[in-house]
Amino acid sequence: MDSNATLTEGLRFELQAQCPTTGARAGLLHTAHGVVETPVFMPVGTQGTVKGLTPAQLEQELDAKIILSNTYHLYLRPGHELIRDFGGLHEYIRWPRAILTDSGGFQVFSLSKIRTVTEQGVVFQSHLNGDKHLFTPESTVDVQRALGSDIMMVLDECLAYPPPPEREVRQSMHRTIRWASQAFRHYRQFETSQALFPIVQGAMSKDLRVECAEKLLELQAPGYAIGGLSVGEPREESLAMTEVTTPLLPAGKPRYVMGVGKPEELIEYVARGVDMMDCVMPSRNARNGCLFTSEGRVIIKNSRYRDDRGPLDPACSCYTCRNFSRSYLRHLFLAGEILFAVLGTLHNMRCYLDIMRRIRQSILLGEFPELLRATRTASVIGTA
RNA sequence: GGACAGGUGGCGGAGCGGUCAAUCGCAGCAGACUGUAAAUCUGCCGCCCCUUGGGGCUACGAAGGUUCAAAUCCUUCCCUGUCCA
Repeated sequence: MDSNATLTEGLRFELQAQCPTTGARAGLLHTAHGVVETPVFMPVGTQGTVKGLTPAQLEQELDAKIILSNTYHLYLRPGHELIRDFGGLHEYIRWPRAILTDSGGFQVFSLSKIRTVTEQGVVFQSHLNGDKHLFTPESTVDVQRALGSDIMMVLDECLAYPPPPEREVRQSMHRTIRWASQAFRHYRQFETSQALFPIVQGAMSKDLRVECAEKLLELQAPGYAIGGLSVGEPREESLAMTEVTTPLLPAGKPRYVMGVGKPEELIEYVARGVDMMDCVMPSRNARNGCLFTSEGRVIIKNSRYRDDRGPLDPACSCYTCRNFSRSYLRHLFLAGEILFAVLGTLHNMRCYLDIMRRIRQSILLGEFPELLRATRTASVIGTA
């Protein structure tokens, strides 16, 4: 059991099973805040909350083992030092399980109109009040150390799609690599149980992805992420970039594809050797009235649900599906009631987590290829 | 009975001679959302056709009138609100 385990800076990844015909694997990620069963989907709680859900719901109703938070947002508000003074993010937001913090690298991309990338780092104008802030590879580690997340991410540059000319992609990728080395050099000075993951970039170029991954291997990181995907590219591209990268990453370390995906896509990443994923889709879409079910997407505002007495998803056993009609959910959404966000998010998140649980079970039982095949068939037929 | 103010598309409410099938908001209908500046955003929203772009019809309380042209100006009528008797 321990033969596959790797102890790195407080994070230990235990490989439990591997699919013989695909890259899929099941494992246990031991963190300072509990064990995370992989492959795992991590709910996104950017501002120290998964929008619409209480920690109790996340823990008891959904049994999420790890959530995401965001360095940039928490740094700006309420401030990482304040959170540190409250005993760290886990204590501040009262979430006893594991937390992964994104570095703000994604904000380099999504807030591109109010930032400037330099070799030193990124100068951001606060989206809240326009104040200028400098993020460096070192400072984002420091902020994340103050937050006390279990897994920290290095500052990276996430390029838009379609990507700029190859020369610029290469330049950006090398900057991401340099930033990662700087972040690790800084990080290794401290004794900490917090892990730090570098991020493979390289836009939609297989060669650059390979080059980036190989360079980052030198860091001997406790885990590796693949970033810069799901920025608007066709799905085959995202999967191709993943496929070319995961075989290069250490088998004994967790692999995390950042920001994916749709319900039917999750298994595709797992099939390519991915252990961790996160996406705003289940939570954001829920708030916007798009609910994922075993029968495809339900856009709850559609008039066809006005008289629908049935549950949102007959195949789901979440609180929402156990108790409420589609008609009532539609009413709540149209009325702009807060409860809709709660019930919708609860369901969508349950949908995602159940998908991951089924995937994990199938790997452990050696039935992953069958599940993969069935999922592909269903998503071709279904509307999902 | 008198004096004002009004009557515009499902509702509210702009427009006050042509560029008006008519700004805008709401409601309605549909779509999007992928490391969250998102409880957000987009499209459609009189009727009928070809369906890119257009073409036709009916419409701004009612009926007349002025004008090349009227939701917009004039006359009468109907209705609503406020105030005075």
